[in-house]
Amino acid sequence: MPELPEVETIKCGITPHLIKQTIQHVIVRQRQLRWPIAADLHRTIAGQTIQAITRRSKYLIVKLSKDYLIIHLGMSGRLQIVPTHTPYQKHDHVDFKFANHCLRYHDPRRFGAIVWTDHDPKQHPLLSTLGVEPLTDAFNADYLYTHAQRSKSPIKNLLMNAKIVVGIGNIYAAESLFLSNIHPLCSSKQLSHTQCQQLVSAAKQTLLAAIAAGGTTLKDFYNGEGKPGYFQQALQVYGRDGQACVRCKSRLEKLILQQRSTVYCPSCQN
DNA sequence: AAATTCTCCTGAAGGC
DNA sequence: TGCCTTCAGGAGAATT
Repeated sequence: MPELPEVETIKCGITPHLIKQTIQHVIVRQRQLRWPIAADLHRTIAGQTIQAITRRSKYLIVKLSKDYLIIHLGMSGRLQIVPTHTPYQKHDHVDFKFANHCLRYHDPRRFGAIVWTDHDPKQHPLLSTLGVEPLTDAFNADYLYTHAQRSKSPIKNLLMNAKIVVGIGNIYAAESLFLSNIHPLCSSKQLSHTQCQQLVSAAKQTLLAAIAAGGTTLKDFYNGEGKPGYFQQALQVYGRDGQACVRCKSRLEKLILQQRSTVYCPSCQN
């Protein structure tokens, strides 16, 4: 399930294969993703050359000669570089064909999206209201503290609110809260500035470690070369409900927040 | 207006 | 073995 580190990993994996490459052909086998893929996508973008691939939040932005593609991998999306004529398999929904290879979009659950736009992607409704990037200086203790003071939500909800800070999904929210000893249900208002500082540091540290490990592979994630990430081995609470806390050996507990399972240590996080 | 719940979808895993 | 149920979850839409 791609979160920010996984998207960053994929971006770095595929970019060298795609930069300055011209799209020869686009094959759409399944249009029904989160939103239907533009019916005339092939006619519109064939012949355009990829200028750059950037990331904003969990979105990949592909800059073409004239237009842009905004790609989101949803829960189970994969982008892989495959040799030309590689037989397609179940859930291989889209192929972008280049002179010597093919970029293939695969997504069993189809929560992802491939959106075409000819405007500045920053102004696109999907991107225009997003909060700060977690790995920039804009995400700092002052910023988090200010928003926490204004919020009525539990801190985990705030941390996962993309209008505040992007890219922190369920896995990394749980890990960051554990690392900073903060209970996921803790009222945002109650957080001290120091705790905000610790949480910001923990989130950055967790995300950077995950990027360095090539992402977290649970069921679905593989990078642009089809290889899994290794960060799941470093997870301390996510998916470890009922097991011993790595720090104090207490039994980890689970609660549901925003319909997301949330594992935490009742002893360390309070 | 902000916060929560619903919804999309499929595959894996567990129960019988 | 195989069918059924349950769970996982990003993020926009709907609802409270």
